[in-house]
Formats: sequence, C-alpha cells, structure tokens
Amino acid sequence: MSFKQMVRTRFAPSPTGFLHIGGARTALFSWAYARKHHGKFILRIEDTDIARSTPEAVQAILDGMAWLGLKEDEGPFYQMQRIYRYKEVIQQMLDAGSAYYCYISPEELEQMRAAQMEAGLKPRYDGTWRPEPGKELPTPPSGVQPVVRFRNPKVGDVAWDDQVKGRIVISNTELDDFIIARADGTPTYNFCVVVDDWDMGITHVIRGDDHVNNTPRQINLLHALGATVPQYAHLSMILGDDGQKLSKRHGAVSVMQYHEEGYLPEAVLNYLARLGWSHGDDEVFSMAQFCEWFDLDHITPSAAQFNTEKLRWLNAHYIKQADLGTLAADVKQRLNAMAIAVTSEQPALEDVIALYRERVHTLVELAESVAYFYRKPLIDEAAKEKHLTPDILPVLNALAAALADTEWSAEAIHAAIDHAVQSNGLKFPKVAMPLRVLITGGAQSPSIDAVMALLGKTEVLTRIGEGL
RNA sequence: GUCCCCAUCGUCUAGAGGCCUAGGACACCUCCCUUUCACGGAGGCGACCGGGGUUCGAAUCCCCGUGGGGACGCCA
Repeated sequence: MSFKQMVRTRFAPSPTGFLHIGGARTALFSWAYARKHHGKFILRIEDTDIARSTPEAVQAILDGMAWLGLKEDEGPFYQMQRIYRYKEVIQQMLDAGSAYYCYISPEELEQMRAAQMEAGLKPRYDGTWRPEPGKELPTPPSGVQPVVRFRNPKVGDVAWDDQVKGRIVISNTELDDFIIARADGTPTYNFCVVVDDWDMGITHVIRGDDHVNNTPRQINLLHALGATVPQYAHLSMILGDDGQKLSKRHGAVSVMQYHEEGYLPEAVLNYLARLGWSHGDDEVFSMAQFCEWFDLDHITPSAAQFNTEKLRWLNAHYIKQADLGTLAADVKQRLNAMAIAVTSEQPALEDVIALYRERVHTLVELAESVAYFYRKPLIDEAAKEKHLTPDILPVLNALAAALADTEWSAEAIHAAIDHAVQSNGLKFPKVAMPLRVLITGGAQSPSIDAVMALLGKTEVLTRIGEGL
C-alpha cells in the first residue's frame, strides 16, 4: 500500500465568543499538520446553535485567525448553509432504520436523568421510542414535534487509536441513542460534525480533549453512514496561569487581547507550538520550521498550564528580531492612542525603537518607554530628588552651556559630559543620572548620550533648562 | 454517581528498559559586563505522586492507591 491519501484537517469553532488561546492552539496544530503533509486545512464555522451564535463572534474568530496568519485552504464553511444536506442524510437514516422519531418531552427526560443519577447510574435516554423487532411502540402523542434519535448499537465496543492518547475503548452500553435532529428539525452538533467531516474528506480530526466522549458516538454514526473513520488526535486542555481552568475571569484569554497587550503573532505562535508539543530541546523556531517538524507523536497527553512569563520572554526575543518598520507602524498607533502625535520634525520612530527594542517585553512597554521622545517627559519626583542634588546644579549649568556649542553626535555629547565629569573630579553617573532624569523623566534609559543625540540639541537644552 | 483521560523541577518540557549521579527553556538567586535600568555572558537552586510487581536492570512496562481533569444537553 504505497498510496497515500492527501491529508485534510479542519478547525471547527463555534461562533459563540472570541478565538481563545486554546482554540488558537488547536487551529495552529491542525494548520501545521496540513502544511507538513502538503494537505489542506479547512475552516468550518459550527453555527447550528442559533441561540448562541453571533456574526460578531464569527468575525472575532476570523480576525484572530488572520492576525495569527493561519490561513485556511478551503472555507470558511458555515453549517447553517448546509442544513439541506443534514436533512437529506437524516431522512436517509430514518428510511434505513438507523434513526427514529422520539416523542419524549424535555421535562420527562430531565426527570429520567435525575432518577438515574439518584440511583448512581449514568444518565441516558432509556430507549422508549427505539424500534426493535417485535417491539410494540407507544402511540405518538398528538401535537408533539418529535426529535430524531440515532439508533446506537447496543452491544460491542467502539475503539480508536487516538493519535495523542493511545487506544481508547468504550463499551456501547455506555452510550445512548443521542438526538441528531431537534424538535424544530435543526440538526445537532454530533451529527453535523460527522456529516461535514465525511463530506469534506477530513482525514485527521485534531481537536480539544473535551470531545473525547463524543468520539465513540461519532464513530458509530460514521459506521451507520458507511463513511470512513478519520484519525483522531485529542489535545489536552490549556490551564490558566494559576493552574485553573481557562475562563473569561482569567483576563487575556482572547487571542486578540494578546495583540492589544503588545504581543507579536510570531511570539504567540511559537509559544503555543511549544505548549503541549516538543521537538527535543528546541524552544525558538519559525513557523516554517514548525511546519517541517510538527507531528502528532510528540504531543503531550497531559494538560498544560499557560505561562505568561515565558510568552513575554519569547515576545522580547521576537521584538529584537522584528522589522523596524513594522514595529514603528505598530508603536505609532499605540502612541496615537495615548494622544501622542509623531511628527516628521521629531526623532524617527525607527531610530528610537532601535535604541529601545532590547529593553522591552511587549509593544505596549515599547510605546510607553519611548513616549518621552514625543512629548514632555513625566518627571519621576523620587528620582529627581535622588539625583538632582543642589551640588550638581552648577555642573549641569556649565554642561548645558558647553552642549550648546557641541557638535550633535553621541560621541561628541559623551565627550562633553566626560569633560564635565573629569574637570569636577566626579564619577560619570553623578552627572549622567541627573541628566537622565531631566531628559527622560526617569532613572532608567539607554546610554544617555545616545538618547540625547536622538532627541536633538534644541529639545535637550530645553529640557535641561526647564528642569533646573 | 457513572464513564473516560492525565500524573518528571514553581511552569513548559526532553525522556519510548541500561546513554539518567534525569537534559533543556521560562522564572528565581549569584557573579561578570556597565553610564542607570535592561540586554548579553558564566554559574547556581530545583522534579521522576505513593505502594506493589515484571526484569540482571524502570522515570520509562503492568496492577492498585492517591491526586487532578473531562464528559454525561433538543450546547458546541
């Protein structure tokens, strides 16, 4: 058997909220697997829950995927547009006897479940309306719209070799006849997934761990339909920084929130790639490299805790590597949002960023630390009090005067400061620190001469003058 | 309650019976660099959940326990 089937993976989010970090990782793995095998990655929006699906959520997911650069090869497909197909298959199943109408009411069901729980049993439908040879079915109550249930096998096991968890075997006695069409005729999740995966020729279903329990039902359905069963790979969940289940209370769980907080997509992608998957000791790698390396064999079956500190570290790394123009465009927007204009008379953002990129972990930090180039510095009073001591004022005044006649380069400025230091028998920081406070507003900055050179002579002298 | 899954440093992980006195990364600590703070460099601290097997030999295989998690919807 040398024939190898083309790999087709899919990401199938339900549009009931933004794209969260767990979904993003599932999408990334599915996408990478398709890339690795030169297959196709399909995006499918599972919007059959009319009550909870919203167009805004659809857009939020699309935005998140776009920001990460996870481009689908096919789709996006919308399940609501495929209703005709589901109804067609349901009718076929009804005709074939692999599905049947059930008239039990939601209230009765709830009672049944409660009683079963009470008795220590697994809650499940009791099969009242399931047709059996020689069985007399109750008379359908009038005025009740029935649901359609799948006639699940009663005996035997369902098993599959999960690509991350290994072989999983479930007894059919654990499963009940689940609903495939609601009373209003709309198909349900487990059914749509099966029909879609089948129709779309999905070969590898890579999805969250919470779907493990749905898998045996879906496999049974696939068998009833005579469809090929795909490979399954169930990814364990991602926990919050505190080890708790990820929820909206944890703050930045939306992928776009990371964008807002100043993370580069490269960093988020690289971080997510290493969360649950590994390639030896490799930590930092490009997506191209990831697509080459990615496989299902090195995915951990255990849950992973999100670690923002490591993401920050990776982000810092990617900020150092990033294209200056790209960073400048982003930082400019952030400055504008802070009501700070960047004009052509002011130092070029690229130059300023080049000076600062090695000292920050996020673009938010970058924008904030660079802001004083474009507006008056916010003076840190504690730093001012500490460094701007009365004894140094005369030295600074003299230095300001000397600076006025200094050629404006970092070297020349450094020489001027050095002269002030030497001729007064001081140490360099004694002069550099107060200068730093006056010019940048704080006690931390890159080399003060480099900062001064970039800021420009006029502005530097103004700031020294106003501060003294 | 029932079923399913998981279990290596604080965190992410390497590890597929001997290469393990358990490796890497983040974080943390120390030192170096230094014009402050970072960056960077060099070190350091730090883990195989417990108990039974199997084996000449187990972090790796099996069983039990314990602890976590997930699922039991006319949600996806």
